[in-house]
Amino acid sequence: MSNNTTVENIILGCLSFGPRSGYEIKKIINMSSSWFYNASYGSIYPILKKHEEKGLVSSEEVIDNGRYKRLYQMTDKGYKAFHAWMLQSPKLMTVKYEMAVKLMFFAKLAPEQRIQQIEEHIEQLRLFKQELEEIEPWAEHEGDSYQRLILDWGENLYDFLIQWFSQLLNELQKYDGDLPQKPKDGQQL
Amino acid sequence: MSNNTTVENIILGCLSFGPRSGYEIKKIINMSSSWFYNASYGSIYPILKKHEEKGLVSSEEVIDNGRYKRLYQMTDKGYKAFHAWMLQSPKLMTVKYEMAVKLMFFAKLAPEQRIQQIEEHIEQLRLFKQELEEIEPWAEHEGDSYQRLILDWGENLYDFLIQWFSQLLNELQKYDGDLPQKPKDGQQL
DNA sequence: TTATTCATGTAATTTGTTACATGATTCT
DNA sequence: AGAATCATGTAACAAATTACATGAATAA
Repeated sequence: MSNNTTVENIILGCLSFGPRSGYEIKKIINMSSSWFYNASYGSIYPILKKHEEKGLVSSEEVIDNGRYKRLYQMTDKGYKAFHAWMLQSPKLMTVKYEMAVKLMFFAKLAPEQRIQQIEEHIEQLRLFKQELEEIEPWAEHEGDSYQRLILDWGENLYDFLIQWFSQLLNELQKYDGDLPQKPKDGQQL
Repeated sequence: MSNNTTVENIILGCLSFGPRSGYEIKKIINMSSSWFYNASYGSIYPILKKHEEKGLVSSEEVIDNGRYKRLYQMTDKGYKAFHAWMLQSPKLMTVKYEMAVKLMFFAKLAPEQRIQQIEEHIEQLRLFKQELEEIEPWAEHEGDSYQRLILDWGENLYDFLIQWFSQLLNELQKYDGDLPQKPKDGQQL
């Protein structure tokens, strides 16, 4: 039996707080990990079904405030699988960052285009950081101080990016949009 | 006609330095963007074929040192497409970071398990940063100071991550592996 | 002679999104 | 009455990886 994927484990993790419906799981993800591990309904519902087939979760139809929903609940087997995943050494981070790739080819742009691209990008980063800050802290359980951590991390990451690109912008502006060759330090005396 | 993807444009970008074979393009990517935008042969060869069908590149078979290879060369149309992409506002960064996700569910681990997970992760980050540092600066053209930028960025990013998790580790150790609830500052007096 | 590097490509599979399809309930 | 939210699900499509398949040239 192959291992569960990260998203499959996130869904189990959401259920570790108590029974939830697919719709509710989507909401939890939106309020926490969505900006770096997202899942659409097109993923969530099939995964829940698969989890049930494997015996990791069980489900029942309930009427909640006159509204039909299918509530999923973790089984012992599901909790064990989730907990085992938590203890595994995590996959390395993967990043897809188009702006960083473009830097490779920056020599192909005119100096003023370089400056403009970086300026626009910094603005983009600022906007995104604002959006992050507006995500309401997800509090499934009082006293669980770990749920905020992920949002804090995101904000710190974007601070880092804004700072890095601002510094690059400064350098570019100092030399009219054309970085000088950096001398290699060390290596040979 | 739909836009080219990022990887399709990276391949065009590699050809902007001169004619290259699929094998050589893979090498360039390995030495620069691989750790955040990778491409396997299973992507590269079909993309080159597609680019040729679209007229963005042309190819010829050559014998180089007694070795057969198919060299691809950018056409004017290809350069225009590449340059237009360079000027577009870049896609937002996406991050897949399993360790960050696990933080959401850290309450489910025992205090000593939390500390151990963070310690192991910091070690993992250090190792990866070392690998990054060992990538030989890719210098397709003398005097192109932008090609190094992407590696510098990576090293700075990993410094940030190591620092962030070290700080978290400190906090955890201070409280025997169990973070206290942070008081919400501001909001209400 | 044998392992490594150079070199190209296809097929199957995985993983996920987007768009579609449907419909009930609640808020304005 | 109509818009928004709650709620579930499928089908088509997209992007990319992994494994497979092949073979020549070179270095040890």
